[in-house]
Amino acid sequence: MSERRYDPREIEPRWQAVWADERTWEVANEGAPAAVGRGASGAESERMSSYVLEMLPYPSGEPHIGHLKVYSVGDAIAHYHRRLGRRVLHPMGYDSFGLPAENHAIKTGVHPRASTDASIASFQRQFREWGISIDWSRELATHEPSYYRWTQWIFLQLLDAGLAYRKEAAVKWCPKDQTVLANEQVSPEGTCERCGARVEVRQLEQWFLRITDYAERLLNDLQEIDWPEHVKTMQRNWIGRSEGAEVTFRCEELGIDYPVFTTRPDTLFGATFFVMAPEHPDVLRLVAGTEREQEVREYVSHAITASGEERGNADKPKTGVALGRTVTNPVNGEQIPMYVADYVLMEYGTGAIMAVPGHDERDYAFARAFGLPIRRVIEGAAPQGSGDEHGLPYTGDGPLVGSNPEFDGMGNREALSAIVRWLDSEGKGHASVNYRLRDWLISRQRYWGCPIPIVYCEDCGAVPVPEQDLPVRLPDVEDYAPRGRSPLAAAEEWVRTSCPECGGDARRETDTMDTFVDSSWYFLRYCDAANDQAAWDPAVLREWMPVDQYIGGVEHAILHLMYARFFTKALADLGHLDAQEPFRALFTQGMITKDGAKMSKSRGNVVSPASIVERYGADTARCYILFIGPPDQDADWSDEGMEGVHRFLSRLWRLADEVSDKSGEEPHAAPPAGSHATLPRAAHGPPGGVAHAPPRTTSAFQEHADPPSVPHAPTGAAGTSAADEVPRGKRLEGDDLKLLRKSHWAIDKVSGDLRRFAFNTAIAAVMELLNDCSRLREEVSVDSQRFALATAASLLFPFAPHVSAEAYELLTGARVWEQPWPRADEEMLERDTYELVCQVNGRLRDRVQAAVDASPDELRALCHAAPNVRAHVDGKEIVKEIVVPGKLVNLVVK
RNA sequence: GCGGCGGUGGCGGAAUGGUAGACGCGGAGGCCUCAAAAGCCUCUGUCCGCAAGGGCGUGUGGGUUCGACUCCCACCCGCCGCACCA
Repeated sequence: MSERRYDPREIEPRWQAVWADERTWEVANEGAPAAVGRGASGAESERMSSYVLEMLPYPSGEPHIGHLKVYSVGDAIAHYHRRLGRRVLHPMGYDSFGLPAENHAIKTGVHPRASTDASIASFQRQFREWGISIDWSRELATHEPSYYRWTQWIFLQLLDAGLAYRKEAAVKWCPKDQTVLANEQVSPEGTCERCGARVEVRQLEQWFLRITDYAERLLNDLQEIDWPEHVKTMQRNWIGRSEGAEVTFRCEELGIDYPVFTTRPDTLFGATFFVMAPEHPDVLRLVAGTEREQEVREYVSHAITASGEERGNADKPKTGVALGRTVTNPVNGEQIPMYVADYVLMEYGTGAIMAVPGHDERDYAFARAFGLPIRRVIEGAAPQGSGDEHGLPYTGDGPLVGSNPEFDGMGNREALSAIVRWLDSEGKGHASVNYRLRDWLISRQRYWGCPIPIVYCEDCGAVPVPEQDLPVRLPDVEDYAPRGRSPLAAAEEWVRTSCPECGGDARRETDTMDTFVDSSWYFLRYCDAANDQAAWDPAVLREWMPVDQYIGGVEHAILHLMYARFFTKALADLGHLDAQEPFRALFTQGMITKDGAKMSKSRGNVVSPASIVERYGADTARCYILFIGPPDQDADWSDEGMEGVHRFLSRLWRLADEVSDKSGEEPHAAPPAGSHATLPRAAHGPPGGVAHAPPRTTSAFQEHADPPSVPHAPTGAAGTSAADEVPRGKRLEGDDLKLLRKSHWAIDKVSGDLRRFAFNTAIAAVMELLNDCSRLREEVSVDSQRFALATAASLLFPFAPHVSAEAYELLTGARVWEQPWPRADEEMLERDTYELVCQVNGRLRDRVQAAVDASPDELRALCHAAPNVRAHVDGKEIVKEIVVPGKLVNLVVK
């Protein structure tokens, strides 16, 4: 017995050095797919290139366990695709602008660039130690001028296309971070998503991107992509498309038309009042000089400043103030009173609504509070316990009543279209669609971000920085703390510039961009990362885009994924790429928890990847994180579970070591390092696919790829039982065959599991194979063992690359990553006999061996003959017999 | 409230409508050893039984089916997202 032990600390760096020295995972653009040896074989490799991408990390401190998980998942996929014969683009970068580095700078005075670079170095080191197969030649960081130069270029492209604009707006302002927030960065409770401070409202000039122009396409194209349904649903909800009508209500006294959006034009006859949002610009104008002015003013200022917590809660009592004016209901000429109330939002629709208390819960509550009339215009009653004695408010369908002879009696859905048609013909309204999605506010009053390439000139206004002057470099400043304006404003020398148009004095924009802008296009840059003439060459993008498999956390289901889709569509419209969608398929991985809770420093339950890798090796850490459970679900970390995986990898190594000893070969030398001679792509096995490369010194192994002769099914199968079916003297060969079959079973199982991201069951299958190797190692030939173990190593390579490469080399002398993915031999998957399940009344009563080709009659007879079946059937009447060949026989008795 | 996901041994989890609990952890017993570590072997849902075998078991209650963790209906619980969006 060998005294050598599995030592990841020795094995892992050695293979990492090979991959680094030989630049194994680099792919060139414009590669010749013909260089791939195998490939045409199998439906899976019809696409010759593949772009596998995990969401880029935000480099802060050290990588955490979540990073280990995403990159373990992504790397498994990347390896699998490669071994199917595809050229795989698998790059890495850093989303390196952002608030945490800046906040750290405010606290410590350390330049964000310094802390960010330090963190990036730590990420780089650990990714290498994990053995992730990254094409390092394409590495990027969004804070580097060579990257953000093009972020600025994209901004100018959008500006040019009218997709970026500047406007003064009531914006969400975080008083603690001293910056504007996007709507998406405000929690439902009205607090800053990042720091938790209560968000305020301010009026500021801000840059917006017109994502709402793309609402319809962002919604429709979700159908085209292979994303988890729940992510698509979240995006659909976020876009929030509503069909309805825009209807004009006229204030006769002032001669102003007020359009409103409604999804229920069928209830127009039930409108008994009209409500405007406090932010509506006309509210104060409507009451100016009237006795209502004071009261309205107070209400409006209160509503606007108190927005966060007090507003937004549907359960709180409705408040509002009458404006003392009326508008005309266009369908019946009725004068209805106008109100201002905070339950109406300025950002949605037109900032004003028609109120139909009989058929809308919110309007009903308001009408009740203010003693306004409630009118029924649709027949039907609210569900038990939710309405008043008249069954109102009723929000369901039904025939129209009390509306107009023309529409009364008509089903409300039908009436809806009829009324819209009528409005349209009268010029009082038209069909309309509204979205919940808002334009994307990208201005941030912060230092550590991409400068917005705009200068302000007294004469020319906002002028884009000419393309040849990009990048607008981020200057160094002394003080990072925002004081109500961007820290950049203090860099006076940088701010002062000349106007590109007139040459006069001008000042630079001092806001920086939301970091989501940086990460909305990085996947494009990877394709052509070294290009210093353009953001990318569209021809190169055609080769790689869209990303075939994107992998990341669900927390980005809305923002990042929506913005990236928007950028892709906008840039495609501008002719810079062909793809309409950036990510063909998406996989969202679940969180790793510890003791059922999210890992956090304050809880003190953080498991650090570095310490695990140090102790057990990267293979164990990666393999365990994939074995722990379905990767799209949350999973709880357990140190004991990891020990189990470590034992498994040790056993693989030990058995491989043992077998390589047994075959009497000279000990294998460490793999040659430093040779750039062969690229792995060129070294793929012969077409047609022998499962593994021949070993260096013996050819017996190769013969096993063709299975040894399969014993015949015993004659008279119907009558045989397990004991006598194995031919005499074939015992040994039987075990060899069993192990070979198990190997092919594992190939089939792991291949299928990889396609569906079921890494946990894939690893379990390799464990089963290895258990058989271990159990049968005294009974089978060395060649059989070697084949089975090499298969195990080959299948495990995507999850535990170092030990798999090591074991494979010990066994075969070849490099596992240069081998095509093994293919299961159909014949080896088929068996001559199987265990027939015998049921009586659907309950398992016995199992007997049956020949695969036994007829239903034979199977029935087998089942009847089974002793325990007889015991349950005797003396009873057989009502029915179900025979499922290959599975079972079920006898139904009475 | 709306939408989505989930509920299976002591634990993590397996199961194209066809043997529930693969694989791993934990536990029990044994082998090896002077002893230990490591490794190896056997058992391990639960109840009855010496055993053979049987009863009960996938959140709850119904249903479809020869047969349901799986499909349908109605609930309960947990998690996630959205939420005064007219």
